[in-house]
Amino acid sequence: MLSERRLQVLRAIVQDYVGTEEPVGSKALTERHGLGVSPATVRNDMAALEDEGYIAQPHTSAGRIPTDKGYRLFVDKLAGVKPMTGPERRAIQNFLEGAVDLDDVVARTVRLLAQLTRQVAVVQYPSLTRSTVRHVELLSLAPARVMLVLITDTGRVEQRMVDCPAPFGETALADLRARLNSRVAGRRFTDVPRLVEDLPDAFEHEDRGTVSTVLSTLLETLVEENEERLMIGGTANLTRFGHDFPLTIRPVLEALEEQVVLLKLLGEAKDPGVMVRIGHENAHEGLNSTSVVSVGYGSGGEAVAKLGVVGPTRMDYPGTMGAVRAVARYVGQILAES
Amino acid sequence: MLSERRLQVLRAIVQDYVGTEEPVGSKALTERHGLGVSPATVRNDMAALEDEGYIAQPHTSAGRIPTDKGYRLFVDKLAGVKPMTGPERRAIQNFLEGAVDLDDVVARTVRLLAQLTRQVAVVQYPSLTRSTVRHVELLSLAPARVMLVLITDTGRVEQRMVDCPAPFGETALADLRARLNSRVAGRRFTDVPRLVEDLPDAFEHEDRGTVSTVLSTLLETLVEENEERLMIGGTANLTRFGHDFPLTIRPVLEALEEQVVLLKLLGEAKDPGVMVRIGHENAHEGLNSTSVVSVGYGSGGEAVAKLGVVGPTRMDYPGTMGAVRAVARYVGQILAES
DNA sequence: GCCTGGCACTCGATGTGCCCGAGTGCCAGC
DNA sequence: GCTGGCACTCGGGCACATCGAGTGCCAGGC
Repeated sequence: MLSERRLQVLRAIVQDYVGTEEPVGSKALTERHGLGVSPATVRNDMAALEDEGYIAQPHTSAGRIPTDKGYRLFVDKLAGVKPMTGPERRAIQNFLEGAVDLDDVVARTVRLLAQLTRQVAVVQYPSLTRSTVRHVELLSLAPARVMLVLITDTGRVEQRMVDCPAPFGETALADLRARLNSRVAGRRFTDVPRLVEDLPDAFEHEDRGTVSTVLSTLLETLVEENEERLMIGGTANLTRFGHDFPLTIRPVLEALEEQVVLLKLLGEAKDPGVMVRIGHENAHEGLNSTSVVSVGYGSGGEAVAKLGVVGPTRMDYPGTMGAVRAVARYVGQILAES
Repeated sequence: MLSERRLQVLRAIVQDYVGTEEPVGSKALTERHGLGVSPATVRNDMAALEDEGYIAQPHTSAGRIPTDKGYRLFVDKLAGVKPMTGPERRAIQNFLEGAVDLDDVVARTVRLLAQLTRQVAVVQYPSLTRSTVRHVELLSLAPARVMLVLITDTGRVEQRMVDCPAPFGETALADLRARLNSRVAGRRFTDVPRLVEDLPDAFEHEDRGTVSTVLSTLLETLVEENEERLMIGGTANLTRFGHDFPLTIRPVLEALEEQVVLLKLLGEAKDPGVMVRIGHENAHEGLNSTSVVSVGYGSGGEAVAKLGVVGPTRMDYPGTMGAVRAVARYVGQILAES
């Protein structure tokens, strides 16, 4: 177990390194932080911290920098979440309130998060599987062509074309629309399959094929995992990384383009509250020198999607966590209102 | 006027520089291209080309690189558009055909374009103002709350919430829906305002306020320029630029995040056919060292939106132009089918 | 037992001088 | 108008010396 002072030293190292981006030595530490001991003592502590794997030396004759393990300890034990100030909160609220539709909400959230944290922001669209149905609309575009429009309580809209096996009259369509909505409106998406399975039975024989086709398209839309969309912004902030660019920035940009990777990453957060994944804790190789801070957001008590930021492991964790948490909270409010 | 051989020299310089990324000297030129004259002669030609501003020397004792003006001449007079090969065409078609909806079409197009050109791809969503209305749907969510859903012939869907000044019955809503669609379905967006202006007159006095509100929301949706959305991909390709990263890549990433800038840029293309904007021809400062190759695409004869790529001025223009043109063509086809 | 000052050592960063060679401009001659 | 020759320029790369921040270790003191 590390002594209290050694934890202080680790905290100081993390804070200094995050601020200066340069390895921090024993002398600078004692000067900038009132540790009350001499550099030599700190050196001993640093040696111990290095033995335990919390810090490392980039070069023999240089200061120390935190390792992923060091950051982990810092985040878990040594630092809290820095709450947003009043003006910041108001700015967030103002910025999000002007949104006209869901796309706009997401776009604004991304911009906001990128600006607040000065890092890359990632916002997932509200998940279909965790939403409820607001309305299902059916439009006849041609005798045997129907457009299916699905509207969720979070304002998300999905549409699909359906080619019917047989012509389908307006009255039958109206009938189907009414029955469908009375069954599924207000229900959770996961319950829909169960709720509509016997629906074809209520129709004339010649229409059953079409009804089944429409329903299966609807179900497809619901389960389609790859419809988990997301929006990314603030990639220009990546250029603030280190000075060893090409090697650092490229794999990150590549990882960001792999939406599947990102979705998986965000999906990993299980418990409520802010999740932090540091460096090698990220499964994807391209993100081994970055940290991901994410949290769920939603209109009610439950999360319908995730949002977060991706930045260098050397980041201001308390501040970033505070910003991410605050933005998630306000986005949830906005969604609840619409 | 430049002699034929000097044009050949310029072409050779552009081709070599694009290939090697290094300033090209007189000796290398005579060796790699069968110009049939000695290096000394080429030097004279190069001096002349430099006087005219087509090429420049980064350092006194280095080879020459093309200037923006040089690339311009190359694109206009010295190079054609390199058509895609058969297999490439088939690959494009296959890749685009699996798309399930408009978002998917756009997303796939971006990925495709980025891969083909190995540059940053930008695809604009089909413009509202240049599309026609397929259907307008009105949904009553609460007595005085209506959701307006607008569906275009290109498959794009926009929705807005409307807070009505007075409760609005289901029958009145159905009436409005029917009247609205009979007037605007199949018409161009630009004609809509004219077509609906007298619509409130057909309703009972107490409903007119609501009808007007709905209509003005509809019109708002149509004109809202900022609803011109676009999707970007392949930013990782920026890392292939030069080696002088931070300064080169950052302004580009910043410019790409400014969607307004990009939209303006794409909008500049007036005539049909591929547009090329080279270096300083781009109004935006951050893009001064990049070239933009763009073209309109659409389901019919007319362009409903633009797509293109952003890359270093040192790019393979014929190949890039060919890829952009081919992709635009196939996307147009896909849209026409849906 | 823990902290401290002192000391020798390491090694990356920085600066200097030097050489090399690719590439140039110019000129006289064919 | 093309060509070979020649003197010149200048950036890149290498070797070398210097500098200093930072370290590990040790003996002494509270």
